[in-house]
Amino acid sequence: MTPSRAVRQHVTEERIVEAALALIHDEPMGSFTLAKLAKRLRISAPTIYSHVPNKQYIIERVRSRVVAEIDCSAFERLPWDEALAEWARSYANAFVKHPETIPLLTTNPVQAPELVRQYEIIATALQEAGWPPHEIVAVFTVVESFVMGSVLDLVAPVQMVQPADGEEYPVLRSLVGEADTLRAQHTFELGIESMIDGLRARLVRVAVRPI
Amino acid sequence: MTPSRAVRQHVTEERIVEAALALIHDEPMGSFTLAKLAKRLRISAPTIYSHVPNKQYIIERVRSRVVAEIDCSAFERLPWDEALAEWARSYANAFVKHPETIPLLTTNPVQAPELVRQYEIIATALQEAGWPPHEIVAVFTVVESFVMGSVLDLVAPVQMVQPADGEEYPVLRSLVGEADTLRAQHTFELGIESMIDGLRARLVRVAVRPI
DNA sequence: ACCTGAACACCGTTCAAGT
DNA sequence: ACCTGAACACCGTTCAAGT
Repeated sequence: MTPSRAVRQHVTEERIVEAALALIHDEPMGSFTLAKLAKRLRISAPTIYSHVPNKQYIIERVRSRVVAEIDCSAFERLPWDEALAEWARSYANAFVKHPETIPLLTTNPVQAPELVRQYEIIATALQEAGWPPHEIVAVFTVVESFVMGSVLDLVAPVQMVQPADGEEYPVLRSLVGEADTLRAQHTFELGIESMIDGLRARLVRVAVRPI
Repeated sequence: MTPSRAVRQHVTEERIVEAALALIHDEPMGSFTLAKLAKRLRISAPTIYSHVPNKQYIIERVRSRVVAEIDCSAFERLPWDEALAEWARSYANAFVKHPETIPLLTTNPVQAPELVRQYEIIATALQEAGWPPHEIVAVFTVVESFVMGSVLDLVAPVQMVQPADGEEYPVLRSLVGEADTLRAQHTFELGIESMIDGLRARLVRVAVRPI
């Protein structure tokens, strides 16, 4: 569709957000700058302001893009517990695919309407599963919290369990293997399975008779 | 000990970190500045650099203060599951007491040696409880992830489940009560109980014979 | 209508100069 | 040794001026 030779295209909000996502992805964490964004778009920094109100707005649009990748269709075809686990995996995956956005996203308040739309679907499914109304928001909130915390942990340049000293923390030292992504994924799985398992047990205790 | 009249005291790293904690607490989120810190200490901004290498270092020391409040003594007197829940509560509480520090802490990598010291204690307790070695780090990591995610959620100026439109999201709308701290605390409790419950069930399946 | 350069008020940080 | 003012390279943002 676009000619192979680079042609100066119209600058639009769309293209700004796209370039922002690319820039955040390329550059090291926390160095997302309007000056760099402008250079990438081949315009001057002030020009950005003729298409977009400010930097916060751009960040919010980037967040929307990431959140839009979260898939909650599992609730249409699976029981609530399996669907919740699938949703959690999709949620984590969306952020892990854009790890550089996470610091930005935790600093700025969340307001993505895409997510609220999903809450409605999930709430309905949980209600139909027999969860008492006053616990429904709590149930998907705790799953979401675990996902966000895991994502933070996943992208953190942690090294936290690698003390330099030879003698200290013998137990810990003997347990820590390679801190690769595979281990992180295994940890996430252990967590989400346990949490859903606990929730399943709770529902048995607190369930209102299913409709 | 100190005279009641304000006497210009020696500027030390200690006092800088203390002032930083106070400043972060007073000022709105994300406006922690060396200029403001200097003014509060009644010195010029460059003077800070004769006591401390840079801003990151100050932030790291502030984090250490917060982390130092986390109490893992429960492992000395309670079974692993109850102790893990107590630790999680103490962990969350330390950060909730300084909510303004959370954005700073998630942006910067974690390197608090205070926490690693606790990992060693926890790992030992989990080992004695019969957890297989290759799952021990995962177990306290998932709890930690849930805590961090919850804390983010707790301090976020969320409003996320309050759509303006009158007709949209009927189920969700009917479930959302007042978004007060009490509800957040209840949510955290539901989460930590469920997670620990799931972990307890898992241990039954995977336990090596206890020593 | 869209874009620009110059300018503003701020950052964190360096450094020569003062005591 | 400790502290300072001036300066540097950067921010995000505004605005009058150009096309």
